[in-house]
Amino acid sequence: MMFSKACEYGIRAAVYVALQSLDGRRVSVNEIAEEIDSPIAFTAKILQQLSRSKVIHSVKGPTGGFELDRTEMDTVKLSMIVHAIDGDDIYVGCGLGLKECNANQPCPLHDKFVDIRTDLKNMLENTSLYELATGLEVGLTYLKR
Amino acid sequence: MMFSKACEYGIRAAVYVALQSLDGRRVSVNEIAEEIDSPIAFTAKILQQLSRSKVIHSVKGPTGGFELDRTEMDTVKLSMIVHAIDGDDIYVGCGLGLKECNANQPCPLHDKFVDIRTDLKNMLENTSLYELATGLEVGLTYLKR
DNA sequence: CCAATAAAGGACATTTTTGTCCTATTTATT
DNA sequence: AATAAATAGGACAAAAATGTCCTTTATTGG
Ligand code: FES
Ligand code: FES
Repeated sequence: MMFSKACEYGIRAAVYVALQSLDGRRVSVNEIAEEIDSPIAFTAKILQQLSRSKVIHSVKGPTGGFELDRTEMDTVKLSMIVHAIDGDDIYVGCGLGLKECNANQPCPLHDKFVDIRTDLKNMLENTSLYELATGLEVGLTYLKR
Repeated sequence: MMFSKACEYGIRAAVYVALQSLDGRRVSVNEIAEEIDSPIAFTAKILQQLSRSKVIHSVKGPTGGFELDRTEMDTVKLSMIVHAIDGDDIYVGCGLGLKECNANQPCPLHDKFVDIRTDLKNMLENTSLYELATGLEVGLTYLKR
């Protein structure tokens, strides 16, 4: 509703990869799609994007799969995933669909919209995969239901 | 980026109707589409929806068009437009795409997401068409660019 | 080297959203 | 009553997002 389906799957997938990487487990597309309840082939495409944009790391061949090392879990923020998949609409777009958001010729909703967008942006930039994975680890949160 | 295109057009259209109604002018689909820079026929559909959901009032026949009386400009909030066009995803949907947002089995982003969604919801529920139209009236804001 | 395994990627299919066109209905004016 | 102007609405078209299938490439282990 705020992110595309692709982006939702991307975040869920990345969090799952982070979670399993905490245990040193490398995971396959099939396992990921199963665990986050997403369409396999579509999820594979998204994982490719995340891999290309260095959000997660991929390894080909037997024993291959997706992983993320511990330090990256702290540096990879949600904003990177959203940016990799949905682009920068969330950062530069006008809430009412004008060509671009421009404070000098604002749309009627600009001021109110920018406040919310700034909060969202800050949230995305300050939330790491590690933070999200730890909630899952202790069983407080869920990636499917 | 947060609302559908239909919803963006809907809000812009409704604000324009409100603005013109302040001068007692009833406006046609063609004028609206011209002034908010939107596709005519598509805008007509959206105006139908808004009319059906009582956000604006429509009058058929010669001298007909869309209008909104002064008291309605205060009571009609953005939330009504968004609800009429995009439904209640914004209210009940999970940010990571789980079936529904459920605080008892939250997704990893739930707490952070709910904060932002609540702000957005409040903003939509507290912003009237009158408020948006007045900014336009004095030339501070724009509906196209 | 060979076979098996897993991601990468291209081509295609389906669904949803966005957008167009044409006809029907309502109503003001003459 | 006839005409014309306007919205209502149905049917269709195009584009974008979502989703599938199959082939290629890299890598491991025997
Ligand atoms: S101009 Fe519309 S949100 Fe800034
Ligand atoms: S459960 Fe995901 S936002 Fe509430």
